[in-house]
Amino acid sequence: MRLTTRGRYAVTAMLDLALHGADGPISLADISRRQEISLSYLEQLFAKLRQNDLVSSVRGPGGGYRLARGGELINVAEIIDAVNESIDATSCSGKGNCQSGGVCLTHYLWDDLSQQIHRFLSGITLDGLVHQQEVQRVVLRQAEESDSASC
Amino acid sequence: MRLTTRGRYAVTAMLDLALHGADGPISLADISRRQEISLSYLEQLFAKLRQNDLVSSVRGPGGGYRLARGGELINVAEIIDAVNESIDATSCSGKGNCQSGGVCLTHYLWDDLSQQIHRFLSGITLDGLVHQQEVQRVVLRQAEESDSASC
DNA sequence: GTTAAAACCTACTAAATAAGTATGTTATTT
DNA sequence: AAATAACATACTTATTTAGTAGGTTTTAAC
Repeated sequence: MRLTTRGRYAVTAMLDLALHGADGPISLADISRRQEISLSYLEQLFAKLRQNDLVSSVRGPGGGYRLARGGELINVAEIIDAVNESIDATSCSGKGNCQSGGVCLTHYLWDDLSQQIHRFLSGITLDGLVHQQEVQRVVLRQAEESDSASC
Repeated sequence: MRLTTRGRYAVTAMLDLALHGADGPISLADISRRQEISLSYLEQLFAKLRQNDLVSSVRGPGGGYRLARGGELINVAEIIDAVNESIDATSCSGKGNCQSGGVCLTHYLWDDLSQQIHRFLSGITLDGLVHQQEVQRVVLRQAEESDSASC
């Protein structure tokens, strides 16, 4: 199983969209500034997010990205899937050929674990995150930081 | 979060010990053969397992490893921890300094996820695995394979 | 219509980590 | 004394991630 910066960045960026995208598209430059993620890297991630119909884009000045559907219809598991981080914890990617054609001793353990994780992450929507107190606190802090930066 | 071959190998090897270690220590050479894991790699893993008091060793001919306690007292989470695969899914290793000293937007999400995974894996003991039907089936298959190999 | 902002695209590089190999030394039983 | 197996360390290779560089295309605004 892999869960690294890539998946975390993708979820963070999507959450940023959910938080700030209410009136009009958000540019990757904005997200890059607020979330401290390299612009080029964001571009790569958003290419995948777009391919997977999680965001739609508007080109040209004033353009950017918006969520392809409401934040209550997008869950964290599909974001991570989109950027190619498999949540699967088995070594055989669920195929069951981990030891000489058959399953290895611990295949079912990792399979169960994968399902647990997937269930947990599918149950969390962007809207769900937006409404969490802890997230709101971070949003406020980020707003202050950008204020002081502009002085 | 990392969950790769290292952690999987460690759990598989420990389960092999739980399955075959009833009367006397098991050599890494045996485990290597049955579970198709390189001997040298097993030695590295068992160094860590020993440091973490999960196995005890007997040197010399006829020697090998045995579980340091009963299989009902060893859970999967501690095995994975022992071989240095952190189950933590945050980028800051739980420290909460992921964005300019504070927590990042998704810190609590990954923190929750880490706890979920840890709870799941701590709930599974070696004994629990030993008694699973699916595991028993694999054990039978491995026994057949070693029979046909010795002909 | 020019300019500038932004998406979009592709290839490359560097760093980190995992996986595996090699080559021993030491303890202990037979 | 010989063989077995733990114990130890250093090294190599492969893979993956993270990030960079250098473009092109589209389109709104001036």
